[in-house]
Amino acid sequence: MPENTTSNKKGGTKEKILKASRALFCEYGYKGASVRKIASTVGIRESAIYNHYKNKEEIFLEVSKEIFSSPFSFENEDIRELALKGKPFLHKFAMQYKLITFDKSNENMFRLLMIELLQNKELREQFMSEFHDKNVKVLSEGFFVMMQNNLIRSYDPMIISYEFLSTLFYIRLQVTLLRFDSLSTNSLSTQFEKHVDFFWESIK
Amino acid sequence: MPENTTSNKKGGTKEKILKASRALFCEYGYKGASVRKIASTVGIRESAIYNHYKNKEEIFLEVSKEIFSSPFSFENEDIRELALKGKPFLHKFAMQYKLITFDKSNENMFRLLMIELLQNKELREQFMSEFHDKNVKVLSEGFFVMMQNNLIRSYDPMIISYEFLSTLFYIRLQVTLLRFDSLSTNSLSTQFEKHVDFFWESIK
DNA sequence: GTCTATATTTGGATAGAC
DNA sequence: GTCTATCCAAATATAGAC
Repeated sequence: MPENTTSNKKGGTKEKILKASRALFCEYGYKGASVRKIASTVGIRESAIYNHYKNKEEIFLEVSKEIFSSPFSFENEDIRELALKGKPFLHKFAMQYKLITFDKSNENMFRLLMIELLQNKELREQFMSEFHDKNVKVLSEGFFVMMQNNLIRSYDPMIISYEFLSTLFYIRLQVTLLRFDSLSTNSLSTQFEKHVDFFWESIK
Repeated sequence: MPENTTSNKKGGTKEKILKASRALFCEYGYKGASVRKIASTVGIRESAIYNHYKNKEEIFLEVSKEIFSSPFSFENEDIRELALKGKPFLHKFAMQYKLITFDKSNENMFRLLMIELLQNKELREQFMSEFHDKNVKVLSEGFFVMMQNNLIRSYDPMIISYEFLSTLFYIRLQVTLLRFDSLSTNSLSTQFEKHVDFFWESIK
């Protein structure tokens, strides 16, 4: 069902609308980004928007889909394998988290998530499942393996995972806030590594 | 300079406006809470609002002042005294944090803070200084004392503080999100205590 | 101090010519 | 597909009668 000949191509108007919307939503949130602004950013009239999207909501849904599509490639790997090595498992996880934190595209989506977190129930639920539950699950598996192999002290894997994850999230939030104001993140640049070091000393 | 005879009293219209505004701002944020809604909640016309406040912004400023006025009574106490006992210091800190997390008034203000965090630069700065720097400072002092007295292993006090604080914040955020949707926080009710237990085992 | 009336702006959305 | 024109609703804010 081709809506129009260029809708999926780079130069297509639909693509331009999406791009402009993404930028504006990530900066001002849903309410703050008006159809007016989107249209003027693209360089077309508001009415032209509606040839490509039913309404503002539909644009937002397409943009917000990207929030949880970050390629956190951990599940593809063999968790068990890496967990047997102990610290490298934590390091790998933290470095992927760091990568996403500083990746411009993921950073924007994280902003949007934070802006809408308390205004959008669906995003809240996705936040809980995708940002929390999913990560706790992966980490728990790793910690469980480490315990089985006496690499770390015995403790509830869920608790350890919660502890490990919460700090990663907090660093990410701080980085995002600083970068939003174009402030330096120098003091936080090695925080992920420091976290891994401290944490490993804590549990080994 | 009495603006009017009842402005500061409970039954005063100004007080009613403030109360309604507080509730609406904490639920819908600055943009989402309209002067219309505030007026209708109070039971007066919009124009009457302007007899008490210059504009919407002024109301918001008065409400948002309360965000960082939570009576975190730690500074009044002798940190050194408590830190010498080790774990009780952490426990006390975490329990105060928990109290604030579950306190209805503080919960509302925290909501507002989260909603506006990425839309209001001043709140972002205050968040960094009041929610982060200030707490890291208090904790660092405590950890430093503990190290001096060989109660815990030697490590950068700032790092330890960061680690300890980040989890508290994360729990608070989760609790706030769950309660926003009227969901049960049972699974998190003892998370603060678990955090203290885990953490103390980590550093002692 | 509150009300009615009104000004003004902004935002989402549609109809119909081109 | 885009434009002009237009509509409608919502929101902030002011003026002036009571």
